[in-house]
Amino acid sequence: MYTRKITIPERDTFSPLKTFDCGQCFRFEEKGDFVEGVVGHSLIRVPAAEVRGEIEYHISCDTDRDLFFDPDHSYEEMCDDFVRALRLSPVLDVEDCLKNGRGIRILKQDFFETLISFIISQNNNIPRIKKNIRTISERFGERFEAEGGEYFAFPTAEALLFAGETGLDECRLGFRTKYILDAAEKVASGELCEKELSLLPTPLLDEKLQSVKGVGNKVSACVMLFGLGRLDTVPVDVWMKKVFDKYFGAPADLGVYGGVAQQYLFYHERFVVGKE
DNA sequence: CCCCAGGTCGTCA
DNA sequence: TGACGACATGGG
Repeated sequence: MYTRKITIPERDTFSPLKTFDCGQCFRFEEKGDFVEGVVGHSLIRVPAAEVRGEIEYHISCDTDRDLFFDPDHSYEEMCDDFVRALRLSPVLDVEDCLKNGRGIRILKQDFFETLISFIISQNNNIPRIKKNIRTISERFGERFEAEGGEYFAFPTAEALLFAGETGLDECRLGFRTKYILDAAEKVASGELCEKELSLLPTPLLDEKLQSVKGVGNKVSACVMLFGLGRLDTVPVDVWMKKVFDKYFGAPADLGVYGGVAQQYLFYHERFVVGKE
């Protein structure tokens, strides 16, 4: 394993546990004092403890994956921005929400993997989403070895197309198989190209993503936020509907870092308030 | 066994 | 536009 260090803005805290367990990614697990998962063709292992100033991580190949951790954004500064929107709520305990969410970062994940993962997430539960993703990776992704074990990269669009309806059905994806194939076709053909998409203004990007069968408002927003770094995008799922209803009475404008605010609110409601 | 899951689609007012 | 059931599967 190679060890890498990234310096994050000095006010920031990084909490691996919150970051990897707040619903934005599906391939990371706690392993003792570490959190580990596959990113691209490498295994990444992060000490689970909260840190400030510097993120240290271990990676199985000599590839730069620093950007995965979004090191250039100051999350504390973004909080300073969206806290104004949060204070508009007459009932939300804003300080508590910020405290609970502190340390979350939005991971810059692979575009195609994010697209397929969130298509799989629809009308599905987290344990099964993870299992589905693990299955297609093991069956159709490239195998590599690290730390004496075998791991699998997320499959390419071409690999999923080659697997076809038959291969995907064997992964028990249910009605999502046809959606995945449509997404894979559009990516493989170049109709959906990350480089081109990244140049589009958000509304056009949204429209383009929703041209994929099985991609609606929510999945599109997740892809924009987690896969394309659009931090202004707010995925609204059942939990966020509840948050808006309960704390604001109506969908609220969370500002240019609304996506980050959404993660804080989601985490707060799902894992803090939800467990009371 | 039953209910439901970080939704979306097709259909019908 | 907006409401409503269907959708594949299996976790709890």
